[in-house]
Amino acid sequence: MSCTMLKGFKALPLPMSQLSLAAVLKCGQSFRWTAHPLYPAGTTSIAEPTHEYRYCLRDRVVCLRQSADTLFYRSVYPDILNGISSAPESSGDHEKRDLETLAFLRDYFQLDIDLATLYDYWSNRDPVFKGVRDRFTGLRMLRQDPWETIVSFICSSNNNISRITKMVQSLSTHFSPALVSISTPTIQGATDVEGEEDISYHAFPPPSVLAAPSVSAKLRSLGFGYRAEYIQRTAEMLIDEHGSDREVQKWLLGLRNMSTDDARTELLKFVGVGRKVADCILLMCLDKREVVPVDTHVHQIAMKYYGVRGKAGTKLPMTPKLYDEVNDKLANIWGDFAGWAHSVLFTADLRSFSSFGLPSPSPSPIKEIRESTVKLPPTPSPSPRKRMRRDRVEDNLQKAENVLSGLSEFADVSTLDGDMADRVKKRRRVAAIRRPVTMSDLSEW
DNA sequence: GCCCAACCTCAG
DNA sequence: TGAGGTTGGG
Repeated sequence: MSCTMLKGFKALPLPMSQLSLAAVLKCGQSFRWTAHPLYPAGTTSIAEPTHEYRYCLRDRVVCLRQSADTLFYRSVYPDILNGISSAPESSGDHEKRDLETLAFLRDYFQLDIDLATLYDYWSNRDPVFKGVRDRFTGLRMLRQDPWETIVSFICSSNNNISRITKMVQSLSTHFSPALVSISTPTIQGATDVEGEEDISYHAFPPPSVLAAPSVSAKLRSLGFGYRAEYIQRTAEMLIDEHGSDREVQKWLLGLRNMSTDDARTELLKFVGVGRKVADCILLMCLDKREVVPVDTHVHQIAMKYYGVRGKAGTKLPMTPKLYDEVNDKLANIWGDFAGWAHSVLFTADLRSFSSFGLPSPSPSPIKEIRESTVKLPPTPSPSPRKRMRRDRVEDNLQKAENVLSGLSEFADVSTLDGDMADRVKKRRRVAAIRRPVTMSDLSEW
C-alpha cells in the first residue's frame, strides 16, 4: 500500500481476528459511523483498507482505516482548535490528542478483551457457534456512550438498521451544531474526478437539548413516529432528575457499577424502554456482557437449535416469562460473555449489510442452517463449493443435536438441580483473557 | 400477573 | 401486511 494514502494516520497493530471494522460498525450496535470507499468497488485486495470510517465525538472526528493486520487512525479538529485563530499548535499538542484518541479507541472497542480466545471458548461449548464463526471474525461489542445508546435503541423498536441510522443521523444534524467539515477521501484510481466533497460532522445532541418540549413535534416531522415523544420525555426525565448534562452523564456511567438487575430496573423507568431495549443498552454501553437481548428472531433460533419452548417457524407472544427462558438458556450455553456471542450470531445476520455498499456476509449462515434442517429438494448439480458448505452445515447440526440431547459434556445445565448447576457453571466460567494494547503499540506511520 | 390492540413508517 | 417493541387499558 502506498505511504501517501495513510499520511497523517497513526498505526496500531491489530489483527482482523480481534476487530473487523466493517462488521462491527455496521451490524446494528452503533448508528452514527459513516463509511467512505477508498477505491472503486471491487478493485482492491482485502489486505488493504477499503473504506475510511468516521465518527464525530464532542470535540473531534475520529477517522479509521483497517488493513489485514493494522488499525490506522487519526482525528480531525475544528479550526478554532487547530491554531488558525490563535498560536500555532505545537507538536506536543498533536501528541496529546493522538494519545487521547488512542485512549478512546481502546475503551470504545474494548481492545483489552481478547476476542480470539472468546471465539475458541464459544466454539468449544457450542457447535452451532463453531459452524458460523469463520464467516464473522472480529465481531465484538462496543462500549458506547450511554445517552446515545439509550436514544438509538428507543428508535429501534419496530424498526430496521437502515431507518434507525437515518433517524440517529438526522437527530445529530438537527439538534447539534456542525463541529467540523471534512472532505471525503480521494478515491484512488477513480476514472472521473468527482466524488470529493465536504461533509459536515455533528456530535450527538446532549439530553438538555432533546428535553425541550418543542422537540417531540420536530421529531415527528422528521419521521420518528411514536418514538418522538419517547425520546423527548426520556430526555426530560433525566434532566429533571439530575439537573444538567454533566450530572446526567455521571449518573448514567454510574449504572456500570450496579448489578445487572438494578441497572435494568433503572432503565425500564424510561419511556420507550422495555425489556428488550433495556437489555440492548445494558450490553452495549453498561458492561453487562452476559445479557442476551431477546427479539422474535433470537427466539426463533433459540427454539430451533437450543431447545427453547415453542414451535420453530411459528410465533409465540413474547411474554416476560418466555423472554427469561430464552435469555437464561443462551446465557448458560455461552457463559459470562453470552451477549458478545449473541452479537456474532444474531446482529451479524442482517441483510442491512448490503445497504452500506459493504461486502455482504451473505449467504447468511443462520438462514443457511435454518434452511438445511428442512428437507432440501434435490438440487440440480450443486457447485462443489456449495456442496461442501451444506455438508459442513449438516455436520454442525449433528453436533448441535448431540448437545441438545445431552450427549455432549457441554449439555445444558438448566436441568440440573440448583447447587449442581451452580458448581458446573462456576467451573465453566471463563476468566476474561486480557491482551492489553499498550502505549508501546503506538507507532508513527 | 397476563393479554392485546394501537402506534409511525417503510419494505416486501 | 408485518417488522429486531412498548404502552396503556382490560
